[in-house]
Amino acid sequence: MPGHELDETDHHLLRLLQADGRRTFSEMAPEVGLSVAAVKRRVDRMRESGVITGFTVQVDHAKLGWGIEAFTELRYAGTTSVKEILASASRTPEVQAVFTIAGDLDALVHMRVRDINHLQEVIDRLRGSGKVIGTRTLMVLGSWTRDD
Amino acid sequence: MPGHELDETDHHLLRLLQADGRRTFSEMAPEVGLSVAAVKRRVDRMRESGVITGFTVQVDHAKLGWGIEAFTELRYAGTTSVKEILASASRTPEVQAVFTIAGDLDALVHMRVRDINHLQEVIDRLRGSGKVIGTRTLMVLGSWTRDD
DNA sequence: TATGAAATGTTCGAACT
DNA sequence: AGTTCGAACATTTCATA
Repeated sequence: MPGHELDETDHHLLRLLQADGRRTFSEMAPEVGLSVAAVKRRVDRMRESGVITGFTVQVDHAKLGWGIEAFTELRYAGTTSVKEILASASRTPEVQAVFTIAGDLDALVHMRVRDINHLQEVIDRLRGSGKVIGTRTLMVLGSWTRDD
Repeated sequence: MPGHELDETDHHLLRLLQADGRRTFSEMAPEVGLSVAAVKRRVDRMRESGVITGFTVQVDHAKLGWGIEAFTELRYAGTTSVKEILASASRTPEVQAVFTIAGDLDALVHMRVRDINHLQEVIDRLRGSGKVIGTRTLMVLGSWTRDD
């Protein structure tokens, strides 16, 4: 149920909000060639239809002392349900995101830790908790994210 | 150069903004027990010190027709520099993020595509462009992200 | 260095056209 | 989709500790 198709103006508004999520309606209105009220109605509509799921602040985690980022691939025992996988991984506070995966492995976990010792400890915790039968960790040296 | 250490109030403000990046200063002020002006000054300071790198809108990409998410591990020829890796991967519009990795592989690429054919096409494009000597793709079936 | 209060200008939000 | 207008908000200034 797509509700409404988005037109080019909606996409323009999304781009503006992706670059600065606190941009005001008054600021965006002239950029898209509409009145303030029309901009607000479009953003409200995208919120209601679920296209916009929220707004958030972007943080430099390294400056908060979480300098190391890693991905760990997890293999689970054959009897483990997706629900269990998500539950056990999300219980670990260092885990930022969990992706369940098609194919020979079962989950890819994105985590942030303070240092190498901490990384070791979290991996051990993941291996110990539940039905994990194998892991492979990729330590992130650098990253680039599309500036939407 | 950390500039300033963050106190518990700053962390509280970050949590509030992570949950809703458009929350107003007037709304946050009573929650952290400060005046509106003090809250604004703290947020401004975290922006200036680089702890806060920006604000953005969160979008449901599936509703925009980019229903498939995948991670592709890339191996590059030994002579390839990190700069080249980031450049070639970021040139592909479907790529959302590139992580350079320690160890036997060289990069992990996060991508969003419309469908399986599109995924195949993007992988071929990555393999063709530059010095990629091997890939392994993990298709995402489901995901969970910490609701900071 | 950090704060609160007050003054000013801006933006929002809900009418209605 | 635009316009209007009272309320809410942001931002600057000033005084204080």
